[in-house]
Amino acid sequence: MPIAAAQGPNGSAAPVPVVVAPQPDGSAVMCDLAADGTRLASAVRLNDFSSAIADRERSDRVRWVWAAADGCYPDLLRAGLRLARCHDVALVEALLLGRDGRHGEPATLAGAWARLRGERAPRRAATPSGSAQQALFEPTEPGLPEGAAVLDALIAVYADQLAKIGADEAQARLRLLAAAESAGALAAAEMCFDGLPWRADVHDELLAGLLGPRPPRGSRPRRLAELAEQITAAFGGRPVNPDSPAQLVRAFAAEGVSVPSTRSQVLRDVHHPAAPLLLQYKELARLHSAHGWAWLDSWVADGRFHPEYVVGAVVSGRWASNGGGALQIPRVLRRAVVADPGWTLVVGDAAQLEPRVLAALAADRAFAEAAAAGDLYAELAGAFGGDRSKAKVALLSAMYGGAGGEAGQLLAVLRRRFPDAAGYVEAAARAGEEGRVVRSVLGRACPQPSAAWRSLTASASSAGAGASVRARGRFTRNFVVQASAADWALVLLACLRPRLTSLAGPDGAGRPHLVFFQHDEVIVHCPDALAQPVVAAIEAAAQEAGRLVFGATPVRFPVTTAVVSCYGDAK
DNA sequence: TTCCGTTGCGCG
DNA sequence: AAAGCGCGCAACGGAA
Repeated sequence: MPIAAAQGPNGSAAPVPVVVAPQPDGSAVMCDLAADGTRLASAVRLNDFSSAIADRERSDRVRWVWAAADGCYPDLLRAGLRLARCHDVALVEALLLGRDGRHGEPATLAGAWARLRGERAPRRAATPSGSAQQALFEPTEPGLPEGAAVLDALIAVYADQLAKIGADEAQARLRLLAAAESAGALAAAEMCFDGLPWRADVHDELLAGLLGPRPPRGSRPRRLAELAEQITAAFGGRPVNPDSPAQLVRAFAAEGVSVPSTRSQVLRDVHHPAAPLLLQYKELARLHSAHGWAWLDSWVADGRFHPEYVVGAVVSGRWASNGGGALQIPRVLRRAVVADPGWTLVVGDAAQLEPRVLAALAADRAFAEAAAAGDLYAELAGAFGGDRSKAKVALLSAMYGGAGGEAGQLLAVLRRRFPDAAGYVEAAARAGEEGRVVRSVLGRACPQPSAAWRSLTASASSAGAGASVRARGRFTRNFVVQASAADWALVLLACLRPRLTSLAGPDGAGRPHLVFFQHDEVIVHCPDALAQPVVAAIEAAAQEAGRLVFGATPVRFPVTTAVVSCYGDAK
């Protein structure tokens, strides 16, 4: 079966794999490979890493095979390059290790090279934080040969990875996953480089409006100080630090109010004059500490927020972020995300992604037909007495393993009306409870249970065994859905990148930038005139992703798009 | 002083 | 009776 990811648009020839390694002196060694990863020519050495890559990228359809995009690509971006595709040895190695139940072993090129030769993988070299890049350009990465000989390791490991993928029972999907994960690494580096448009002045005004003017470093903003005083007064003048849960619990106890914790959820039901004040305080204090002026100082420069996305850091295949909390931007701050003059933001959000993914995964006919519509929950409402919200609760409970409140009854309805969908997640839960692993649709494996879990659950009588078994079941139940949704989103990203590139001017001028990706949501920053083509590109990429990941299915994956100048205006 | 586990809350 | 999934970050407070 031809693999779509290995085949260009219009049936053009598959890209040529070219293995490349930057050298400490700024030069590069590279070598053309055959489709099966074997050496096609002898290695060449080129004086300048980025110009060597640029020349080749211009003249050929290349898949760059390298140790890791997060090491190589930022330099190339700074040099003004954009690459179409790569094979990220480290990310693919992590996928393959996970598939073999070996999560946690070093997934670096050096680790893979050592395993290939039956040696112990070198422990990851201790590097200063965030300097994967530095490590790569160290003259001698531990465990790797120096100079052009590093290509031997790269070529051998790449060929081995291709062989492992080819030997998998679901090789086409695994190959797609490897390509999408690698494309994700390119997208992540580009997003970090380009940055999310961020108006520091708008952010500052917003903070000042809620907290009072910017205070000296280290002291409480006016509004928080006022609330803290009022809280102290509400506790009869006994000084209490509202940031300290322990002090608050004691202060409530002294007033004869027993609280298990100081969570907002708990405080909402506490009848004491301090409770509503604390709720206000907590909300504002959180904004101040997590996304206040200090955040603005560290993360926003030149009108851009430059987060670092970490591909492959989450077991489900979702991205993580490192510094700046890129994936936890509070809704109120979306006001500060404003397009440049003459540019616009296209915000695309995959509607009800996870239940749709479940529908496609389970191939539940009745469910899948409902998922052919725009509002899945509304479509399912009929099965739940016409109540859309009940349909939603039932679905979320099925996917998360919740069974509280009325969820139990709603699950029973779900099981009766959509037996295959319910059966799919329940089979995943059972697998987890039995200590087995599950996989996403494209073959990303969940981690095996820990040794501690195994020994705890080995005897049903030991305390906590039942709870641990059920927790593992909820994890695997959710994993199959969340990880498959992540597969879909990653493929969407991989399909969207080339479409956006093709909208750029001849010299790359006015190129639409992907500037944000959050699980099921993308933001593209583009010139005003390109807004509609970008909308079309996102929708087309979503449909392409659905087809590539799930094949023939009636399930649709609609993306809600909004063309706005301010992120706060989307939705 | 630094380190680390816990608490709590933001996002999906 | 309490409880669903996955993350990152900041502050606290005890331990080293």
